[in-house]
Amino acid sequence: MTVTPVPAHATNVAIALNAVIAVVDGDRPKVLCVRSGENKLALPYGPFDPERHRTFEIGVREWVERQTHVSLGYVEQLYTFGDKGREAPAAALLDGHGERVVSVGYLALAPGPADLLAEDAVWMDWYSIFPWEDWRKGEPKILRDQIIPGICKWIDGSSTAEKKNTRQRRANIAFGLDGFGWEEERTIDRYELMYEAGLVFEAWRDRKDAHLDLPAGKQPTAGTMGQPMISDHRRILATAIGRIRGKLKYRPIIFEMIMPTFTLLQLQQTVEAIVGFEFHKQNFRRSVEKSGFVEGTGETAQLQAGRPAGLFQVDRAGLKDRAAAGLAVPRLKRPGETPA
Amino acid sequence: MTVTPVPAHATNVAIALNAVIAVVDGDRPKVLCVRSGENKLALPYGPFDPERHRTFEIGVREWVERQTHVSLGYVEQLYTFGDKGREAPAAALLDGHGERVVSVGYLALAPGPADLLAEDAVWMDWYSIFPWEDWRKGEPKILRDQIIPGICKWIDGSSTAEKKNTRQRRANIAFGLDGFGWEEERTIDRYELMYEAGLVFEAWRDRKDAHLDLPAGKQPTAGTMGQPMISDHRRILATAIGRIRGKLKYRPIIFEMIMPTFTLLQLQQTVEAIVGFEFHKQNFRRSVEKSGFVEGTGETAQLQAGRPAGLFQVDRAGLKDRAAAGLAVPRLKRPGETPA
DNA sequence: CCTATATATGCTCTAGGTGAGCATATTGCC
DNA sequence: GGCAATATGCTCACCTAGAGCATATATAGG
Repeated sequence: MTVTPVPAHATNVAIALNAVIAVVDGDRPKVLCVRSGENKLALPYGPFDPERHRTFEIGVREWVERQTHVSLGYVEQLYTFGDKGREAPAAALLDGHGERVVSVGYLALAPGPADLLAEDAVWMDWYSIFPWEDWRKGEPKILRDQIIPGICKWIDGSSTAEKKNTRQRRANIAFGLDGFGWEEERTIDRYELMYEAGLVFEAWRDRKDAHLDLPAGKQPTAGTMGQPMISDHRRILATAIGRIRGKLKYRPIIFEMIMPTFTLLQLQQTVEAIVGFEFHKQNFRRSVEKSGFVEGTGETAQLQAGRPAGLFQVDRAGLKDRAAAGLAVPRLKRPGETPA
Repeated sequence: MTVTPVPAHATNVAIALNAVIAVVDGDRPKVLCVRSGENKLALPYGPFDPERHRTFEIGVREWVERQTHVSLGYVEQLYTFGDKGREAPAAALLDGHGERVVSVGYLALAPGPADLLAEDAVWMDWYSIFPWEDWRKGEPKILRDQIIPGICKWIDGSSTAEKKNTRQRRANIAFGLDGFGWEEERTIDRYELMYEAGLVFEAWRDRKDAHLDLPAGKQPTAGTMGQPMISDHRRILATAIGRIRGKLKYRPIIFEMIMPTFTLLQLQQTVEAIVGFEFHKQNFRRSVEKSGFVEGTGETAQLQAGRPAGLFQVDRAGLKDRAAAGLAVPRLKRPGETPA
């Protein structure tokens, strides 16, 4: 066996960099978007220029700043999306060459929405794009009323009993059906299932050889199942949300998303905004205090009514130290759930 | 602000696909390598051909099979490595064009080393490449005798007190010094620290403008600190090992690496081989049985001496169901450690 | 057969973490 | 003062994980 050299002709690939820039504004999780042609929603993205950028991260920082006037703090690589056809709908944005575009997605976190935005940039609420992901006020109606029925129909439409089983299992895991728990970090599984089932606008938009057997009048239109986005940007965003929700549990990234000084309720609401459900206040307080990540500043917040809350700040020493742990996030519990 | 189209001229980038194919053979974790020119060690890799490969994964499967005669089961994307200069040492393998090469790394797991290997392919023990990662027989001597002292020297060599602090903190976290615990999944942090400190061969090999102030005679030579690899392949491998070690805790991927039928001791030794330390037998058994991932086949294994062990197999139903959880992996405890 | 050795398996005890809820403390507002 | 709203303290039940003792069942050698 010989090691195959990387041939020079395998170079007609363009690399795009996509950024998911996430913040929490009060109790609303937001992501930085841009309005591209025809007012369509997109993640900020730009080309990777190997001449100018020593690393991907430098590239991302540079043009996000140029395009949106936001300068990034915490940044990590998300995933590299290279499937054929994924970029097709964005082809019009290319210079007309039908070349393959590979996207390297990046995730950035910031402590709050910046004010000085470029004109076409907007902060979008996550849950206007993924309405089924917000359980803070109980199970989202859209889930029970539209999505689950749609998924069930898709399951029933399987060609063989075996495929039906597979679909059922995937749905159970993704949506926490049939005794399985809702796992908030499975955002991408849910989106992909909905895409396959033809429940999101993008599925209909992208189909060419797709096997969506929905009657023409019943195709999802833009907006009914959350704001659609350009190309596969919504998939990238789903990946990012899942990543944040998952990572929260084992790394203290939440403190990249909060102001220098905060009350424990604000911290809790920030976490709740991200994971999409609420939890027990006293227990949250207990776990945060025990974590060693925060320390009280002697001061208290002057709020509206009620006893004033103590102000806290990140205990930088403790934080860097335990770069290990994350915050304890409980499980979402639905009404009649039996413990495993 | 306008969305910048991806320009067609940004295409002089080649994409290489790298694969880390990991198995456990008895109590030895192994990775599939190839011997490239001058007998140097490399991960199997090949070009991504946008004409032929609809997805990266298809590409990886295809040429790994062709190059090594191993067909992959479980596969996931690892990371995309795009730093300038990272591919320089492998430049000789390219067609002479000095173009930028971006590597998309993939991780594959299999239930045991395949027998039918192509001629230049070899199964390498992880710990011959990362000797400091194996704590199964206690703290690795190389760590206390060479690595920690080397790291300390590097810390002391900092130009400012602040930098010194930063280095000290990074070292504490990476190597679990000064009361911090050893976190087995931080393989990449450890490798990168050692690289920066000039403790691995690759650091010396790659340096051009590098600021390694080691006296010429004291530079690490190939092999003293584990087998070096081509290009940044050892970095990719470190990333992969960290990924497996971390993921083990929250997804049941261990069952991708074990034979269809096994004793609980074999399962335990498989996990121990991966995480690099041993744990309490009875507790491991308890947690596995409780997990619902396995079920006994009425049979027992006929072994050498001792009471015969019961044979188990993966409970496919239970596995798919709880696609959620992983196996409980305890923390490594060093002799005089105080609980947090 | 008996014993030593080796492994497997069962069980208990303790410490600590988590879920849930009651109780009390402070504030603004009427 | 009384009420509403929020913050904070505390307890109890349950579960899990770490550690170790005890017992069961095999092989090997006399």
